[in-house]
Amino acid sequence: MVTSGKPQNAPERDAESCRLPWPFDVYEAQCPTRMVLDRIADKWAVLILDRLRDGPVRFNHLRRDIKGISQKVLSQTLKKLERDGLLSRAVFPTVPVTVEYALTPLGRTLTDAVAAIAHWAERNMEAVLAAQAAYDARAGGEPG
Amino acid sequence: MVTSGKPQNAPERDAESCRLPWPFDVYEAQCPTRMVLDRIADKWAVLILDRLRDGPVRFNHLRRDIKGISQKVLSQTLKKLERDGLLSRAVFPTVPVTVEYALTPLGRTLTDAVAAIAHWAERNMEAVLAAQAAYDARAGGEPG
DNA sequence: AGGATAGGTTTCCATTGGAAACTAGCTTCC
DNA sequence: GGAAGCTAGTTTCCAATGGAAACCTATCCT
Repeated sequence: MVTSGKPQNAPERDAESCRLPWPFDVYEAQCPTRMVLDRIADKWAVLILDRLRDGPVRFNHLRRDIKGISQKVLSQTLKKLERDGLLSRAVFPTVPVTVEYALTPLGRTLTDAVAAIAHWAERNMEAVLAAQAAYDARAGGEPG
Repeated sequence: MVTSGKPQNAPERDAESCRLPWPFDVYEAQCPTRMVLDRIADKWAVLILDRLRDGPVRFNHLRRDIKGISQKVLSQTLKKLERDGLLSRAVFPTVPVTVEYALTPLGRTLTDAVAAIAHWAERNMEAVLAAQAAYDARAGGEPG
């Protein structure tokens, strides 16, 4: 079990040894920015963060809204986003217990960017579909 | 081999049957927007698209700039982004052959959003690191 | 007691990701 | 003339991840 919070495939020098004089650089392999980029540049994380923009949402509500997400992946993604300080988890001792997820102030600074990604897909879907069709037609039948 | 361009795990009604009266909705499971979101909300795709903002870049140049990406994943990601019409691939018959990747106009409409994601990680890295440390301290030693 | 609801965890298997080796055309070095 | 090196990939192999479905714990309702 790897509950200690550090991925076991990272070469030991993950977050600490990279705090060098230069500003953080996503293009560097071992830089912590990479871990964060890997977290937020993720289909499910994007949808979750976007969904939380209008206020706190409960676990099962998220699960129903974000169609197709599995409970496992939802809970995993929420846990990671919480650990990164992007969202907060509030347990209410109702019955049955209620758990609300909400954006933190830090999370709020990200949601515009994330929402832009999510909704770009909606706005430009037809263009992408057309491009795919064109590409497939070319790849399927054209010699040179 | 699944070179026909359609993922074999998709339930047949992938891109075509979803063009309904309602606008595309990323929250719907079988909607093509999901495929696109899956493509662009991806660590490597984000880095590639961001890297192409300043103009065309060659394959090996991308590989060296985006530290840690493997050739396989780079070529796969480039191929998918090309199919989606986000970038173009230009082969120059130099010697050795040169291949340049560049953003298409459609790709350009995405890069601001994508760059915002990539650089949010750089700007907010310290806050994320602090949040992780706090979370781990709590999870490691606090009873309830 | 049996079923529903809330919020997960566990199990299992297919898909994906990454490291490294290999391909292939052409050039320069020795 | 053959080895090495550049280009841009593909292939192979294995570990890690993702998703579907089952299971779990707790409390209320009937």
